[in-house]
Amino acid sequence: MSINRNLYMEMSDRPLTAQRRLLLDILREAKGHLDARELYQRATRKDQHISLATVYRNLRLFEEVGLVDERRLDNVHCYYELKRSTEHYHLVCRVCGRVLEFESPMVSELVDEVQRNGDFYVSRAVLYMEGYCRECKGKKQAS
Amino acid sequence: MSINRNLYMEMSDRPLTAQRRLLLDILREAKGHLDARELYQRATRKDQHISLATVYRNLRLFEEVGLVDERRLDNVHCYYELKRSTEHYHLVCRVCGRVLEFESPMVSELVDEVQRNGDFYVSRAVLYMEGYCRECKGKKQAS
DNA sequence: TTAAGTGCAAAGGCTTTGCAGCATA
DNA sequence: TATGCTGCAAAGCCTTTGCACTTAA
Repeated sequence: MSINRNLYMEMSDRPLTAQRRLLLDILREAKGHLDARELYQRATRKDQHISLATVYRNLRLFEEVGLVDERRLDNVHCYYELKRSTEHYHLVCRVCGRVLEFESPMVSELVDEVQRNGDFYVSRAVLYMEGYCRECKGKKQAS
Repeated sequence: MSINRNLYMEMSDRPLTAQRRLLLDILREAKGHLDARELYQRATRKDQHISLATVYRNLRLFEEVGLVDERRLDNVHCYYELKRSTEHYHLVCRVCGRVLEFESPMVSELVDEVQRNGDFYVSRAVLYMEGYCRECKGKKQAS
């Protein structure tokens, strides 16, 4: 992400409230992979009165204006991160929960392949992989 | 699926209750893509006293013994289908909700690629695509 | 008799919504 | 004043769980 990318300018004509600025700052610093509650807890450290509803409402807004990507990386939570220029996907460790990223041109090739016969137009590919990170591979075999 | 595949034999040593038989029969007839509530509603037609808890408990059991796959095809529901011999993935129409299927060797190639550098062992790839089916493409442009 | 399964209702966990108050234009 | 945002609490939705009853070995 370019260092001076001005997120605050990108919210269409919606006002930039203190809460929104705070949430965007946290998302930027976190560099991805926050769920709503974690974002809420971090926000609470700087604004004790911010509410979880505000977090959810603004995450929805950020997503609608294209500032944030929502990703479901397990069966429970959605994770949020600032949208970036390059598409990437996630690897989630079943042991420690760590989230790694990967990029691959094969994903868009796969989308192309799916679209080739014309039966389906793909607007979004949802993809992540579960498994074991380098540090947790051993633990897996131990258990 | 082979015509006479005997699902009932595949439940380890767990007893085959009437409820379990009913749920498996419905899953077999439906040929996939039922969520828990739909499965429950169909079951209720044949057994008015079956409970939603029983549906959930047995879906969990079926999954654990490898009889059923659980797939989350949107941000809300899990869908269940009998496990089949060939891996396949889903296309979900954003307009009509129809679920199409596709197969591609590229998915396992992608998994191989991810694993190649040894930083992550993949145990499961979660993949589906959202978009517009043939019938709904026009509606999309109209709106 | 004992372990497992079921039905019912309640609770859990995440997310959304109704509403009154507040802020900004 | 009027529109939109926020906080709070309540509700929604899907899923799981506690408990008593039932069933089968």
